[in-house]
Amino acid sequence: MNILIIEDDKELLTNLRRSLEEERYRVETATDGRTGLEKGLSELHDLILLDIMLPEINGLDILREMRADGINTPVLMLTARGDIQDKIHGLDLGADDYLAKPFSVPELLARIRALMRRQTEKNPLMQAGSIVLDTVKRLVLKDGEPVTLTPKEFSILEFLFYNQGRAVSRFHLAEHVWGDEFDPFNMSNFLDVHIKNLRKKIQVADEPLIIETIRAVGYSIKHR
Amino acid sequence: MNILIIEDDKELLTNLRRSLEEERYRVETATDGRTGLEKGLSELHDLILLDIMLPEINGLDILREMRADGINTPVLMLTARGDIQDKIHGLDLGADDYLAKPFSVPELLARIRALMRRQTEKNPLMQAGSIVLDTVKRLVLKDGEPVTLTPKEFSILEFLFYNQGRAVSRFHLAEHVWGDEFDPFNMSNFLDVHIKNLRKKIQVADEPLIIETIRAVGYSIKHR
DNA sequence: CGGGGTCTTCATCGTTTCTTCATACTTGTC
DNA sequence: GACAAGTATGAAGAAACGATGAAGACCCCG
Repeated sequence: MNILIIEDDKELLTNLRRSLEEERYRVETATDGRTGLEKGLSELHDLILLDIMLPEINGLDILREMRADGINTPVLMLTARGDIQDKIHGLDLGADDYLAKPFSVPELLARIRALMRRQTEKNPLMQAGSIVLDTVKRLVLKDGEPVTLTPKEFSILEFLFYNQGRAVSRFHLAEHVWGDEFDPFNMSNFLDVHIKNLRKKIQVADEPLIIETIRAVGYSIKHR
Repeated sequence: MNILIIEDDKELLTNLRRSLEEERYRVETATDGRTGLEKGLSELHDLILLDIMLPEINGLDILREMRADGINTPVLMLTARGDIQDKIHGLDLGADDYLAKPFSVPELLARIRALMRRQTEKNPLMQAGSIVLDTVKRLVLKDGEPVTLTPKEFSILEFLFYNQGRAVSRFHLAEHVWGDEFDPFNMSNFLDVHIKNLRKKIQVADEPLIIETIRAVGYSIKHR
């Protein structure tokens, strides 16, 4: 799980990073609006913590830009206490929740978990070609017929779908599917093998490849 | 349990969502009458929280439209204090209960539980294959013949039925059945044993499996 | 205190699933 | 067109997972 924190208070930032890393989230940071927006637009995150008062570009504008760019990553806004107007405005722009400063770390962690949960339950159907994936039923359909996937296969496909339209690096993919057990120094080709087996199960012969190979990067499922 | 909240006060909305999600309800929201009505008509919910004063279409009209459309989902109206006329009018139109603002969260939760209870008592039968479960009589029938389940077995089966169609994780299942006593670090296989015994009692030999195993996740009862 | 039913623990088994490895194929580069 | 790096493939042993039967712990009732 990757979290991007955009926050200019360096002390708070360090604390957040520490707490989140302890919970085994991977954390990326930006301390001003410009780099924050850049990182938000260019990389894959599972959640963005966004301060509103920021140098260069403020949080609300960052949010607007990102949503306009089709980035649907959940955003948790951090607001100064009592900026009710900001809260409302932020929710209108597509923020998913807000948290008033000062807040406690357990509270933040609870919110993060709630957002993640909501995210996977909100939009349980994903589709490409004649393949449909239902995250809630944990079911994959090929032309309407159920296909039996193993847990790893399902998890890989789910993550590719979750990032549909983007190239997902082998590193990110492996990290997501294997979590703690992921060993970046293991040079075996277990991922390729799973992709092979997945394709064998879900590919319809005369349709374009569902899981495309992006050489030297990873894999990708295109929008259709 | 899906709850749809139609409420234009964004702050209240966020609070409600949070409280309900903490209680493990799944929440959907709308902040104006038009989208509220759309969601109410198009999707299945187990309960609708409906504000009366709303932009575009007011709550009473939404209720009227939905009932006219044959949607019988229970509706809990949220009224400004003292709008007695609204209350009466709402109940005439088929609302199931009302709650005057401002209200406390525990009060709301109590009302929700009451409505849900009333609802399952109205229609207490759940079915899969030749198994019928009656939540009120606490009775399970197999081909019309009563089957004797132990309390734990009943509770497991009930929860699986309650989430019929979804993959229920072993974790959620255990958490629900054992409540506080549930120890996530207990690595014994008591759950598997109960499932085995349950299957032995309810499975009809030549029918498809009623309780399916979702490897690495948990169990599931499919709709039939 | 005893006895029935119920719940949990344990050891073991059979499958499914995962990983590894050897080898073959693709793609881009010089 | 040859080379290297990256990716695909089939097969096989290893590991993980869930299913099972049986035994002991527990609990409530009289």
